[in-house]
Amino acid sequence: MGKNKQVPVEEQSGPLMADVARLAGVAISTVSRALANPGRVNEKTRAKIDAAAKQLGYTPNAMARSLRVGRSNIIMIILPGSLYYGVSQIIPQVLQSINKALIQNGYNLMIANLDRDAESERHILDLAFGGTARGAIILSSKLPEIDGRSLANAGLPIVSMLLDMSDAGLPSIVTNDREAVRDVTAEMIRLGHRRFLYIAGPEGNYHDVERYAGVLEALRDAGVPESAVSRSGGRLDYQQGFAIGVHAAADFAQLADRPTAVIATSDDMAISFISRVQRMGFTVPGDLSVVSFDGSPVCEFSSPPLSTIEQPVEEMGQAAVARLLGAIGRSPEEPALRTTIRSKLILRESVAAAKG
Amino acid sequence: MGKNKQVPVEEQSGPLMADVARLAGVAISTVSRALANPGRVNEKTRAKIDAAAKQLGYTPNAMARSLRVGRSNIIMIILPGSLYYGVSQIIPQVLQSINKALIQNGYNLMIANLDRDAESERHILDLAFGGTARGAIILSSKLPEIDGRSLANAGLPIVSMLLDMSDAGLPSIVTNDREAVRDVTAEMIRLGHRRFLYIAGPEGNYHDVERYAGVLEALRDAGVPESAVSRSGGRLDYQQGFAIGVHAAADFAQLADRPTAVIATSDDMAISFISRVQRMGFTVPGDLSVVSFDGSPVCEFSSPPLSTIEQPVEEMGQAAVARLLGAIGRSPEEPALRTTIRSKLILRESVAAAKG
DNA sequence: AGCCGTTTAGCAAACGATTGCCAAAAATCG
DNA sequence: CGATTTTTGGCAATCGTTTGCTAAACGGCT
Repeated sequence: MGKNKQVPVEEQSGPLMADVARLAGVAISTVSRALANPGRVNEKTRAKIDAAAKQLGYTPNAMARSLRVGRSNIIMIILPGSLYYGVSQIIPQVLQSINKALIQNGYNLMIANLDRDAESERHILDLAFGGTARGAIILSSKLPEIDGRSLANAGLPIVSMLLDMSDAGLPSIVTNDREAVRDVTAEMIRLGHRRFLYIAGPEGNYHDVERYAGVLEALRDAGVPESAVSRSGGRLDYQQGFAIGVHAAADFAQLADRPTAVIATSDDMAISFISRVQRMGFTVPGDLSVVSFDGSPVCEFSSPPLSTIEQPVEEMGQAAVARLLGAIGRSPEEPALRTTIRSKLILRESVAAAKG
Repeated sequence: MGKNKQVPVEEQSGPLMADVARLAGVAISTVSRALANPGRVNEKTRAKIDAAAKQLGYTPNAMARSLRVGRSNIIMIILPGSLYYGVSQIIPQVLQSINKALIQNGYNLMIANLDRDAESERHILDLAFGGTARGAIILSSKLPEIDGRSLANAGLPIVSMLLDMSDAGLPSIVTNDREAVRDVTAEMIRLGHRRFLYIAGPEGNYHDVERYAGVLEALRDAGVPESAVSRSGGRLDYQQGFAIGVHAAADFAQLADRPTAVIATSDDMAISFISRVQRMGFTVPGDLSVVSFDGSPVCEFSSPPLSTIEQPVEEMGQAAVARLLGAIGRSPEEPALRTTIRSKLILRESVAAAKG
């Protein structure tokens, strides 16, 4: 019925809510209500509206909606600028699981990269203060701040992943790194190992501090002196994980009283380390046992298959989203500020009993 | 009854353009002009406005702007749902380079995952038709379409990465897979290899078709019969890259006349394959040479160090962005519809001359 | 018929910016 | 100093949706 004199030459923008209303023969406000709040409208008209919308291929304009209601449905994830290999390995999985969880709840995921430069921080803050982002998940990094603006007071819910920032009042999803390292170290002690090499990430890095503390705890618990462990690395960024392993191998060769057990803080360090020491003539696990961090799939197929502490990324992603949406959904009833997800030790052939 | 004055829980709306105008003592339209078009306004007032904006910590509302001007500054990248390990390895780098290039041009990157389910496709199309996305980069996947809507007619500029869709009229950024495989196969023939094993990805997959064609071309060029190459794999998705390699190793063991050269279509296949055949007692490159695809950093440290064809992801990302922004900014002055980036063969110890 | 509870129409004001317009003010120049 | 150019100030419309409001339409029920 009704002649539509409006010739939609403007392919620029698709059908509007008004078009749907016209086709369905209802008021525009009814359409809006039907779409947003199906309960408040008669089933019959709702069906009519749905049909009209589908027929026109109507898609509501997300920005108009966000502008009106004052909040977007975009969550941003802040990735550390330097994607060190270890994290790099798990990033796709993290993104995948976070994105999936978000979409199921009607949110979208936007990427923000936290490079070292001011421009990058400014960009993230623009996203936050400019109303584009509704919340943020920050992966293993500190909060960006510049020009007197800080992400902390952008009024956005924020969740920290991997890095424990609960001290700063930020909900944090972390793994039990320290405990995991302590356990695996204890296991190695049980296997007779008494001299250790610890291959570190960047000096002062949170993960590194935690993990090394785990080693020390295990030693203390077993009455082994702290001097039993040598450290290598700490000068380079995780980004150069392979390079760290190479260096560590050189360090290892220099040691007078050679360790029989090696704890690496990422899989890539362990892999390049093993590759190099094998070339020097050492055998794994004959001469030395190796365990590392991250749980990269490739570990199963290195030679020898590498023991590793798997980060439960999928679970962490889901936990982060759940936490964030909780904060958005206005539950000021904070559960625990810190959520710990247990990582899983996967023992493979790279670890064996100490000789003699 | 009466006014139900729900307490507007901390209305987080920051300073507005009007506030800046008031503080700077100018009109709101002048502020807008100063920020968008610094040339059209007096240097002195511009400075005054900038100062006021900075003092207030003003950040323009991106959605209001986008709504008004009719286009957003969000680019979405559509990732294949099943992140097979090979692509998974390079995804962080892809995202990194694309995001960087986008930000430099004032755009933002949003992630969209193309899972197998209808919900995921619908979601992507909502982004496109709902005006959220201004353009799309699609990674190694076909265009999503459902409910009579297709990404193709969302009116968005689209660039395809890795997958050649220039036939469908889509600007595509691809690598010269075929040529690269042909060259490396030819090299192996030169080294005396005459029996090949090709470890395939999913049957019918674009990359796989191209790469296998490259093998055949090299054989033909050298006058070696096609029967010289056995195929393994093709049943599993890339996602199970390691599993494919494991299977391939089993297949290899069964072959009567064993190949001396192996071409794997991803690094992970090659790695698990090597791991398994070594366990069976074969040596690499003594008994067989292996080359693979992707250029994962880990290849350098596998045993033996693995020859691989490196995908120039950084370059591809930049090219994709350049192409997309070209399409957004300019008229349809299409350069070449297909841009080919050369991949780079990295020869390591896993390849050697054939015995005898 | 009358009453009452649901639904809906129609209107209008937001949300925060951009932009065209015209007149007013200021700066420039001869 | 008058004429001309440049720069601003207001004003108002616009982007597409949400949402509160009133009044009207509708139906079921007694």
